[in-house]
Amino acid sequence: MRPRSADKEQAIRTKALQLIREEGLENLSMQKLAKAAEISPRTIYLKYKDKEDLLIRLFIEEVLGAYEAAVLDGFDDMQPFADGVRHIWQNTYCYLTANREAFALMQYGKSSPLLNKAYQERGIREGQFFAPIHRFLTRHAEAGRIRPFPIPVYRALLFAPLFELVNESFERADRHEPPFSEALLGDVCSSLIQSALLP
Amino acid sequence: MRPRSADKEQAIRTKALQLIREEGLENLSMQKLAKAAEISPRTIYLKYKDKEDLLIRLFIEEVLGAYEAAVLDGFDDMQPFADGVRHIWQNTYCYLTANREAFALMQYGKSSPLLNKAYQERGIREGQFFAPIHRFLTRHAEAGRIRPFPIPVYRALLFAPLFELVNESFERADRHEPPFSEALLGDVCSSLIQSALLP
DNA sequence: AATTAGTAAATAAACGTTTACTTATATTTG
DNA sequence: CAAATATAAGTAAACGTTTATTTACTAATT
Repeated sequence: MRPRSADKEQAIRTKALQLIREEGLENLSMQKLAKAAEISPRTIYLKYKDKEDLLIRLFIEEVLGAYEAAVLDGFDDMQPFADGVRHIWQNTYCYLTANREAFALMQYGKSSPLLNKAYQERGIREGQFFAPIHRFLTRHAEAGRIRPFPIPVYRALLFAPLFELVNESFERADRHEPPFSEALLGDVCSSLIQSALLP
Repeated sequence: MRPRSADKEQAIRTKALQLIREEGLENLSMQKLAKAAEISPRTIYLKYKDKEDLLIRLFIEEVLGAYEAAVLDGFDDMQPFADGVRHIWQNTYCYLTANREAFALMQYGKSSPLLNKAYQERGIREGQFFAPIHRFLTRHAEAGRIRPFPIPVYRALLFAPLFELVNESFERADRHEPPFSEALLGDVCSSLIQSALLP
């Protein structure tokens, strides 16, 4: 039997992310994607059940999977609070600014009902996504070192600004402005750490 | 001559927002919208040049316009820093949790190239959007009361968590969980104010 | 009577997906 | 150890449907 060439599968994913970032999820069509990946439309259907399956797997496997790995790289849930938060900030900022296509699809995850549903189902079913960060926050909360908030509130407080800064840094780059300095990002991160710590 | 009935225009906007929130921007079609608004497709084209024009004006006029008005309601750029930030938090949280359709389209504004472009063009051309908040932050920064950050950084630090909390509160409502208490939201807001203030 | 609001039905183009076919290779066979 | 075969990968072209938009018409009000 004939083996499948792995580069076609990768071409589909890479070009899909590229098209989504450039033209938007709402303008991605299977025929456009096939043309961009230089394959027949049928070939996509050899690897994905339908468009929905493609988008969900692209989102979960290609984007969220790689993002999670990058963010948690070298992270240890036993770290001191400030060190751990700074570690995640560093990883996240580096990964996202270097992977704009992934960031674009992640933003759609907050809008599109399809991706949003996929994200929530994965979050509930596996319960594993970012589990180390969950443990890290729970541990420091129980030790009385940080204000006792629900986990989603820590996420909002400590990490929502980071996403906004990533987005802003893309826009600065588009306008050919200099990037945020490491010192500035460090200052914002420190401010947030301070705001979460109990006196 | 025959006068146009204003309720058809409003039906188009209301149903469009409803459909976008329920099924996503990528699944909104002109024919679906016409059927939902109980009019002929042609009628939409009497009021909007094309689909793009409809979406952009829906976003800018219907959503961002009303949002800006709600957020700035009663806000005074001469307020003390903590009061002003708390005021905006209160306005924003109340408006967005009561207008889920508007929030959904605003989220698309961060993903969709079409809406994103419209947003940035308006931001640059008019330079007026949220000008009072801009003045408010600049004034307190120049007086040396808060850390000297660029404006977009303040936006990230002070308001990105608020959006995340609004989103989270919709998800809690969907899961029939109790809403965030006013005290909790107040605590988070105070933490952020603290993190921006210079010692 | 003049003019614009509004409609039903049609348009061509693009859509997701499938059919009918060809190509390439791992394994079996001579 | 080749040649034959089986099988899945891959393609080109088509399927019926839905898309955005328009044409040709009717309705209502000044």
